[in-house]
Amino acid sequence: MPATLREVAERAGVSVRTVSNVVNDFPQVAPDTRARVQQALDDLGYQPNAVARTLRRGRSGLIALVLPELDVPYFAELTRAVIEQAATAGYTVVVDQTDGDPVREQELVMRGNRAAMFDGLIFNPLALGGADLRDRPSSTPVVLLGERVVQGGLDHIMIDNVAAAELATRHLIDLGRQRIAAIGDQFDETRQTGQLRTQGYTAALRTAGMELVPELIRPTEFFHRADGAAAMAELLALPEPPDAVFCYNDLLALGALRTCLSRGLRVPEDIALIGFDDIEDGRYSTPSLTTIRPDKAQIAKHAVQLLLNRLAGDESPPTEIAADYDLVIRESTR
Amino acid sequence: MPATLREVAERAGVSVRTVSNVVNDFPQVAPDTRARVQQALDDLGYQPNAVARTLRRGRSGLIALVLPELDVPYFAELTRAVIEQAATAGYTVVVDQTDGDPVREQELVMRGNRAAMFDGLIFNPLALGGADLRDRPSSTPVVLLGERVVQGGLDHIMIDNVAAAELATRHLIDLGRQRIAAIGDQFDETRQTGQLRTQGYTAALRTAGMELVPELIRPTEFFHRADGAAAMAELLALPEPPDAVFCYNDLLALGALRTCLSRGLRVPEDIALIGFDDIEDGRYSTPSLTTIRPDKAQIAKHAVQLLLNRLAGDESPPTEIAADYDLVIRESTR
DNA sequence: TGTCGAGCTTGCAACGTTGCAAGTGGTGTT
DNA sequence: AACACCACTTGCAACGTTGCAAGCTCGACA
Repeated sequence: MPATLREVAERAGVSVRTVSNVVNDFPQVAPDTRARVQQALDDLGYQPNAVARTLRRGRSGLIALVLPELDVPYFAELTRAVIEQAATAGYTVVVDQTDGDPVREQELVMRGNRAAMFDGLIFNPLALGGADLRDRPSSTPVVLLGERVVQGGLDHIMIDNVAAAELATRHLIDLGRQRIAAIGDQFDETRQTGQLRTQGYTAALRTAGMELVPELIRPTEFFHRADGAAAMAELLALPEPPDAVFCYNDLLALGALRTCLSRGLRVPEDIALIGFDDIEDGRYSTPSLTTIRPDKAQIAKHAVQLLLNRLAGDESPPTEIAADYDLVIRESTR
Repeated sequence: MPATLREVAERAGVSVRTVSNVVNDFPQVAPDTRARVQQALDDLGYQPNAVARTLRRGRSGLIALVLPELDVPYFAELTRAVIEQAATAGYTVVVDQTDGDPVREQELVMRGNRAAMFDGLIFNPLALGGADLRDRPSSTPVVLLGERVVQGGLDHIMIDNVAAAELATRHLIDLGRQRIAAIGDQFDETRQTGQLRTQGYTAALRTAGMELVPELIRPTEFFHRADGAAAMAELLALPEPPDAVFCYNDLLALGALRTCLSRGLRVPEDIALIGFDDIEDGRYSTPSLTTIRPDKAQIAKHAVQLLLNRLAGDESPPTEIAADYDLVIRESTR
């Protein structure tokens, strides 16, 4: 049972308020009183009760990062960046995972019951859209991450997916590839990422005057290795298989790579592969993976900064910030 | 500004207490009162204040999972398992990352100021040892994960590292390999994992009557891909390079694999590799990775169960539970 | 008509902390 | 000796909620 201020006060023979003054390092405390109280604090091993303090102060020093999947390397790496950013501002980050389940997303983000423990929220939604998010009952500030288009109303950090996808595709075109496939298209309107990247892919082909072949655009349910492996197998089963593939993230690319190699295809000689996200795995695969690298540190920095501004009372209209990205050329297209 | 019970009570023309009764679904409320209060709740979009509730009830429904590194796939996968387990018991898990930094570990685990927000803690320490942990001022129950040996005093879930490492090494011996190396030894006494696995490795060689070659045991600072890649390069530079390597985790193995393949070595023909942890990456590498698979679901289940027991008032002496593991043979040793 | 109890509602206090403003005692000044 | 002022200390209330036990109203029953 942890000691309370009252117990410390009794032991030191002072008022509760004075103990609080010592704990909070108020200057107006006589040196010997301070020493006596400090002694009592140490004797009892006093630790402030964070819950009571939060209730009283209205601030917990905790911000929540809510992500679809922690075991997707991109999110794990992004998490690291956010934690580092928040730490410099004295905030602790706690992370939670939704699996893109709308119910869980609702519960974590919308309902104050859990969220209210935190001063702010950085949220990468999969299922929840703008309409859902607009009228949250809670007043906890939120910063959104990711591609899901939210029509105004909230701060939002993303990268220009269409342009980035176009860049990736153009890279394959510049290699001289003729049949360029895409893995990761998505029909479900709640999953915007796939659609935006398909737009970029399409735009690049069109600009290059290349024909759009529908069966070369493979949808996948998720963005996991298994999806990439399966989609690649379908592509290789076509009468005319592709000689390059733009995978909408690195996991898809790693799955696709596995399929190619296990069939004896050479990458990049027979088939070039490019991914998206620049996760560490892609730097150590053989061949290593060409990819689009979003500036995760920048995303984290903006997200935390924006949130802190809101916490500090910034009432300016919601911003939409586009983070940088670049093309990293490695062995899989070299 | 979220509505409070008081505001709802005024609007509905009832007492604060009655509103609380409605919110908490107490049966003793007249139907029309309930309806009137419910209307007011809806009108104002009332959400209970989690902090006040926690202060009053003494329970937050939150448990914290404190891990060294979230972007290490093993931990990310373990996290998923813990979240799933806790969810079935109605608890929400929040995760934090220490980087194995003793200061951060202290702060998160020992000092009540942050920890006190949570009902319990599941903690995988790197730096903190038994002595540090024994006399925590906080009364929040803790369950420990991982290899770091803690001399009694706290519940602890681990796997038998020595036996598991011996199993891995024996597998390589059974393949008929003659020069078996090890990557991941650690001198630092706060990093027990490496030492335990070296013990198992040594025991297996000794049992098989094989000679112990010191330069085949490579220490690494961390257990990351880069460490594995570097250590492998050193091994290959030896006058007599190994024909098999036991890497103390899958990341090391993936790094080692990368080095081997980039030098044109065939795996497993020229050199066999085995890892540890069974992370997803190892299932999609080429060749896929033979590994020791700890039963993560079991670890998570025990950890959450033990913690919930403590929360329910279980006062029995601390347990040490050994989770299961098995050998998964894939292409890298086939 | 008075009493009882069921059914429903409420006030008070407390969880542990801190903001506010007032309080205490002692010292220095005139 | 009276007063002002300073340095320090304190009591009260409040943050929003819920446990406890008491309170109220009303109908039923004798």
